[in-house]
Amino acid sequence: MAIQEPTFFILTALAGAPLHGYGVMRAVTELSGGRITLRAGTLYAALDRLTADGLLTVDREEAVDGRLRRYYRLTDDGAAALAAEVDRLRANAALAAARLRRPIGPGGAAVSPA
Amino acid sequence: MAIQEPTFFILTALAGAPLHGYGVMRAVTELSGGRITLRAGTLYAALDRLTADGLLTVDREEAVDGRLRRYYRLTDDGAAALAAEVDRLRANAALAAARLRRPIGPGGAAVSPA
DNA sequence: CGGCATATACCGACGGTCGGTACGTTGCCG
DNA sequence: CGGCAACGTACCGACCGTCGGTATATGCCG
Repeated sequence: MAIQEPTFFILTALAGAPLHGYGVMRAVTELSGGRITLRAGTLYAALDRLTADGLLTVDREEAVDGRLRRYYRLTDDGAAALAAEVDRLRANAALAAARLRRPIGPGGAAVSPA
Repeated sequence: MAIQEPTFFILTALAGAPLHGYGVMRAVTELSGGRITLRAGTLYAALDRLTADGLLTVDREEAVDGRLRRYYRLTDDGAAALAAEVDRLRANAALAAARLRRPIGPGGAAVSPA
């Protein structure tokens, strides 16, 4: 299935620069205009999953006063996946917009069932 | 959570004209260029759910040789929801595209964690 | 010292999709 | 004429990503 919005925003946040988990969380909140607030459970589960999928990789780890900061970075595969997702979003948006504007639009065959 | 792709395509298919379940299934396959094939389980569950949510309504029912055809139609709420979804897709696509093009792009504050 | 921000991590619950199956009719092909 | 695909609706268990909450630890501020 196509990636979902929280995952999409995580990739988008990391497309700017490597960030650690908590930084991703704040970046996503900011990028989405406050619309999306990543839960800790969603965040770290997604980070692990995307890393396992090869879309992310651990850039480096910093220790600041006993607090670990694990920085994640987008891999080439991750950047490609995000670019593909952008294309998909645009195509879907254009498709729906056309159909909203002009009922029984292109793809007429799809509209005459029998 | 934002609606997912299968649900999005069901709304898009119905934005053109009222269709019955099976017609929606074929329209979605066609609209997506064969990329998405709705499962029967997904289709009818989504149809019921969207109807319960007020985004769809039953337009009419036809009986063709003992085969029932239940036509669904987009409500005003459904059309509005789809239009909102289009805006969201476009905004997200633009956001990610900008960040892919120009690392450490706008929203700099989100990028300097500490 | 209590509470909040930082920071990572695990957990059960929930909901949408997947994959399969069921059941009935019609039409094509072997 | 027998089987198989297409049509058409409907239900089921399984899976997976997200949600919401909790745990743990440190530093800063009131």
